[in-house]
Amino acid sequence: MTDLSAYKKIKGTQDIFGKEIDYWKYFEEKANDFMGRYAFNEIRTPIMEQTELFHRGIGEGTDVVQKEMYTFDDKGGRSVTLRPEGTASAVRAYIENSLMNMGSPIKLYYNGPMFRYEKPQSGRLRQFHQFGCEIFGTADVLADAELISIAHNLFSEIGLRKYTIKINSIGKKEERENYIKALKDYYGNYLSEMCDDCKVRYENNTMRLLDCKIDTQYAKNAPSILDFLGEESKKDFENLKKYLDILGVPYVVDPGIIRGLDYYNNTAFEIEHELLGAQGVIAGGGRYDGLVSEIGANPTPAVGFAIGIERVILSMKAEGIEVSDESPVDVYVIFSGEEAKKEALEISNELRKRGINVFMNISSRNFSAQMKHSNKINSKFTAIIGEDEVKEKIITFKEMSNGEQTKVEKNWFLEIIEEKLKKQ
RNA sequence: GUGGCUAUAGUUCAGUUGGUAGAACGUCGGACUGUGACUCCGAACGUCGUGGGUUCGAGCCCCACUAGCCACCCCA
Repeated sequence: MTDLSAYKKIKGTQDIFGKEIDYWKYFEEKANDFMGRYAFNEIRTPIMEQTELFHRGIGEGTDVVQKEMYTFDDKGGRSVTLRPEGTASAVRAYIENSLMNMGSPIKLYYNGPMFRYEKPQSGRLRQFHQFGCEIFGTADVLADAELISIAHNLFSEIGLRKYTIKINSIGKKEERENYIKALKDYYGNYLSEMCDDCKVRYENNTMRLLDCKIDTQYAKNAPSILDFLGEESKKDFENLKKYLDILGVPYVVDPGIIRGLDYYNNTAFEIEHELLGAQGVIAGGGRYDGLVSEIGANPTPAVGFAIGIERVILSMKAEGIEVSDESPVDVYVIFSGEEAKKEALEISNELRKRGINVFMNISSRNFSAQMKHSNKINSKFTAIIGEDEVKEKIITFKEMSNGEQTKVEKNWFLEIIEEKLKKQ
């Protein structure tokens, strides 16, 4: 090998190809198909937005906004940010295009890259991909239940088994404020004995005190958000559980589920995979009734969730789920000689017209090398066209799995190979 | 942002108390008569992550940087 280029991919980014891309195709195809069954429509928004949208939508105080955004000024001096998540853009698009006119409730899904400046580790990249769903225009928890069941059914459809759906309600704003007050009262007694992170959490992110990994003993007797819910929130949460039961969605109630972004209220949920380690949350979401008005339109209730595609693929691998080749080669066409080349071109063309995947030799190599390549890329059949074949008006083809070789008249070749492929 | 571990051929790794690099697989070619996967033979490919330092001498020791992995923080 000659000198390798000095260019390397940017930290926390990934080239996706080969066997890896098969997993992506598998997930994306299943997911797209799946959304159709629930009558969702796809939306594609820009991967960058005005910075202000995210400040407003995600919350000034969040880690995402404070330290994780890719923000820069464009040549016109406008502050632009690579989207760190999909919901803010979806809400912006919903408002900007008056999608409510299409008949509420509106159900949208998206799939694309997100950017967060974080320290990479397994299941966490700086450019990562989310598949997300949003429902605008209904406050009924039927929508929440539909979303959770979508996530569950999609995961089981792709073969995942070892995950847990955790649900919670974080209540309305006032309920949550009361709860945080109570939490502060409770944790205030122990603060001096707790870890440094917890001291910071106490001030900025009080509910996160519950899932500290060091000072676990205090969480047991801490007040629960569920005791602070008002009548309406309580009823909603009860209904959510009821609907999930009817839909056969397994879940556990976990009062420790707190969504990190400011816009959430009431329903919060996470799906955690058992085999993934620290970054095990493969999907997360909840209700965000306040966000649409926050961004400047009439108050509109909304719910959504996002799936981390990289993490789902890690889960699939951890569970040993196999996926097939993205573009398997049905027939590899090899030839030798000028006349044979002409026939190879014609035959390849005909095969492709019939929907057969063909790799025709396109380099100047001898039979042996061509056959080797055919084997290397795992083709099912190799069609051989040499001088003898041209003379006798036949085509020789070889079944690569067992080495069986057959000669057929040219006219019959297409039919026969089509039949053979069907049987596989 | 904090902490720990790591960095040698395309890949996985070996390299003994510091004396200027090796294996396997892969790639390419040959034995093979127009025919791969098996077997045998041969070849190409590395300024040992980058930059400094210690030393007569560094892949091996020290420092910095970069990148990767793992955990924390946080999140998908």
